[in-house]
Amino acid sequence: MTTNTPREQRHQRTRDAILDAARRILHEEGVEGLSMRAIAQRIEYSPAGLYEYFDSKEAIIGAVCQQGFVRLDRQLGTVDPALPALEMLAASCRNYLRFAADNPDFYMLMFTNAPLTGITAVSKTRSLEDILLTNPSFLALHRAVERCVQEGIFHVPQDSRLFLMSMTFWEILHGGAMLAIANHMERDLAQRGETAVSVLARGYQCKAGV
Amino acid sequence: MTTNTPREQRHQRTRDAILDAARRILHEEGVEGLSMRAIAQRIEYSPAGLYEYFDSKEAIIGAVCQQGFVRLDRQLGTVDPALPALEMLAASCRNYLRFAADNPDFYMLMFTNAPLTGITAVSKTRSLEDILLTNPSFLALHRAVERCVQEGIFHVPQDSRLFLMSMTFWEILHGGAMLAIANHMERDLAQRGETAVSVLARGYQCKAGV
DNA sequence: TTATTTTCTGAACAGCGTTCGGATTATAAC
DNA sequence: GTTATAATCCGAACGCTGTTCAGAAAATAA
Repeated sequence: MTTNTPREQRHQRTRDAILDAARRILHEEGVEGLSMRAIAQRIEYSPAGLYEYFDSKEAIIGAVCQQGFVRLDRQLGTVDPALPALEMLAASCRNYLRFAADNPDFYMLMFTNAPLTGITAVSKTRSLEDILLTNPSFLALHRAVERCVQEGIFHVPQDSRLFLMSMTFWEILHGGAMLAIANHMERDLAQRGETAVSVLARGYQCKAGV
Repeated sequence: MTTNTPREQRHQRTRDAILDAARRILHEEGVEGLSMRAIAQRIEYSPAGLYEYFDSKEAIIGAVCQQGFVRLDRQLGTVDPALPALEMLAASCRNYLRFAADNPDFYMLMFTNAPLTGITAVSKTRSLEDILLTNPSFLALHRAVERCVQEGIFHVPQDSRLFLMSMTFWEILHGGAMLAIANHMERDLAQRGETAVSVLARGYQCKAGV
């Protein structure tokens, strides 16, 4: 896979250093401070030198976001699969919101700068469903919902299906995260998310109205 | 209120022309094309001339966003208050998502660029709740939820309250809108939002689980 | 040792938001 | 009507941005 000649190793190491510097700047100075010159300075390069490793600033941001989704995925992966389905879903949602609250600028960048196609291979013809179902972060959430359906805890509404159900959970998590970050209210995020998700879950548990 | 001396009238007219130009650029060229020089060119001014009317580009964007919320509010205000509470809520949500789908760049700017405090008077000490309850766009949604509670259609969960309930609706709407816009899937927005909101509403109708 | 490829830099370009001095214009005072 | 004052508006510049390019330096290959 990763080629092994010394030259290519060094090349990869420099690439990683660039991404690492970008991530640190994002964390320490926010997205406004994330400039090519700032990245170059951190790794003691000339700004022009970065273009040997990335085509553009956008490409660097894209790579940073890609790593961000891997990181988010890892955090979602820490939930115990032995938990009851509903609690596993709740725990996944909690972890999701914790990631957003802990990395607000990172999260914001991941979801505003580039379409999610950047996560996987860039392909404009694929549907959102195809794209998301190959996004590990979304998959973790998706599988938790799937378990709830398989165990008969959730009912699939007549005009819906499993994928759309997972989407609703993601939508409410994402909406809460974005609103909280935009208003610098990351502190309340976990608590509010808890109740929002529980209400949504209850909506899927009830078969009919009332 | 609005003063009337010819000078002040002209001043206000130029201000409006600037905001109008900014809005048109946003719509035609997206946020990347929204530069001071571009605005100045549209109203046949020098870039420096804009600073007689606004302190900064950020101030212009702030004013554009403020007008955006008024516009969103108007769209939410078109729902018939004679409708049954639940249908009124659904109609409000539909209108909200239609606004987002019709003005994606506008919507994105409104919710990412500045904290919502920009909507009303800027005040960092106010809580999110205070801020939102003076935001007409949010209030329209809030009142629809309020009606559902008052008419006994919605039950207030034990650990929640009216404001938080409205928030959950806004979160799921906002999350859906942002995800759709970021992935250029505005087309599916209305349909997906419909089901998401109905599930959430069902969650509030059911008192206990199952 | 020589030829070739990769890596890195300094200087520059066009664009950005913004500032400033001064010219132009409109209002106010006499 | 003339003068003083205030409101506008512009050209030029500053420091910043992402990016390009010719060429120097270094690493690899022959």
